[in-house]
Amino acid sequence: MSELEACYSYYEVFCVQISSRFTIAVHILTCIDYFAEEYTITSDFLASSVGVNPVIIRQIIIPLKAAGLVEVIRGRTGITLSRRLEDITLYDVYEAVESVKGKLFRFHENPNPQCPVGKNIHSALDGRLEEVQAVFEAKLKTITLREISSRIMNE
Amino acid sequence: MSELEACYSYYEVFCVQISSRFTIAVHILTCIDYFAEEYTITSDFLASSVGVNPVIIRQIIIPLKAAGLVEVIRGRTGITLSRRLEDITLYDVYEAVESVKGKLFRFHENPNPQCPVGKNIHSALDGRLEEVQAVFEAKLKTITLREISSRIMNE
DNA sequence: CAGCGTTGTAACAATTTCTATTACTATCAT
DNA sequence: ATGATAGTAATAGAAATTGTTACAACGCTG
Repeated sequence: MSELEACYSYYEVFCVQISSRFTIAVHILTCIDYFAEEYTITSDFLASSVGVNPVIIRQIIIPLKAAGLVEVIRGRTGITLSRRLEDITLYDVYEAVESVKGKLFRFHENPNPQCPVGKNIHSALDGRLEEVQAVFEAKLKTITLREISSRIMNE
Repeated sequence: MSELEACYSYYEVFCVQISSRFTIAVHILTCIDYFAEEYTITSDFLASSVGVNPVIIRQIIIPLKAAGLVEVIRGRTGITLSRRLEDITLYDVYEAVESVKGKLFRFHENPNPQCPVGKNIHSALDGRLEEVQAVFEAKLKTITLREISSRIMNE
C-alpha cells in the first residue's frame, strides 16, 4: 500500500461540493433561452436534456421561480424566462438554489468556552471566512448566463 | 403559510457547506501553537478544547500529518507543528482536509449528448467555474493561521 | 523488559443531504 | 369535459458527516 493510500485507508476524506442543483439550474435556464422559440418548454423536455427525472426539474424550478428568474403557470404549458440571460449571473442562480442558509463554511458547534482558543476561535475566524465567501460570490456575479450560452453556441 | 414557506414546504433546499473538518483543523493547529510550551498536546487534550470525540481529532490529524503540517509519532506523547503558524495559510488547511477531489462544483453527470445544450454545457461552464474556485482558493492563501491566532490572543 | 499512555484504525450507527421515482391532485388551454 | 402539465406527497437508496466503543500498535519510562 502506498504512502498516500495509507493516509486515507480508513479515514477517507470525502470532498464537500456545491451540489449539482447549481449546474442543473444553469442548464435549465440556458435551455429555456435556447429552445424558447422552437419548442414548448416543459419539465419533461428539460429532464431529457439534463438527464434527470422530471420531478427533479420541477423541484429546482421552485426556487428559480421564487427568485424571479422563471415564470411557470400551473396547467399552462411552457416555462419562460423572467429575465434575459445577460441579466442573470451565476450568483443569482447559486443564491436561488444553494445559499439558503447563507454560510459557506460550517463551524464545529461545541468549542470549549473554558479554553481561550475554544472561546475565541469562532469570532477570530468568522470575519475572515466571510471575506472568503464574499470574494467567491463576487466572482460568481461577474459571469452571466449569456456568456455561458454563447460559448455553447460556438462549440 | 407564507409565500416563502410555501416555496420550500416540500422541497427543502439544504445548503451545501464546507464541512466542520476545516474549522476543526484550524482550531487544532492554533491550539497546538498556543499550548505547546505549557502542555503536552494529545488528541484528548485537543478533543476537550474543540468539543468533539478524540477519534475525530485523530482522524483530522491524519491528513494534516500527510500535508506536512504536524508531526505525530505513535506512542510518543505530544503532537507538534511542523511549520510556524505564519507559514500556514487557510488554503493549506483547506487543501489538506477538504479538497481531495479537487473540484468545488459538482456536475450533473448525464446531460443529453444529443441536445446541443446538454452536449456543451459542461465545457462551457467548466472553465468559468474553475476561475471561481481559483479566486476562492487565492483568497484562502492570503490568510495565515498566525493572523487568526493573534486575533485570539487579543480578545 | 513490562507497564502505561497514546495513536491508529476497525466496526458500527445515527443523522443529514442528495438524487431518484411513483403516484396522485390542481390547474390551465382547448 | 378532456388532455396535458405543474405541484407535491411519500418513499427509497446512496453518499457523506459526525460520533462512539473497542482494541491493536507503538514508544517512553521506571
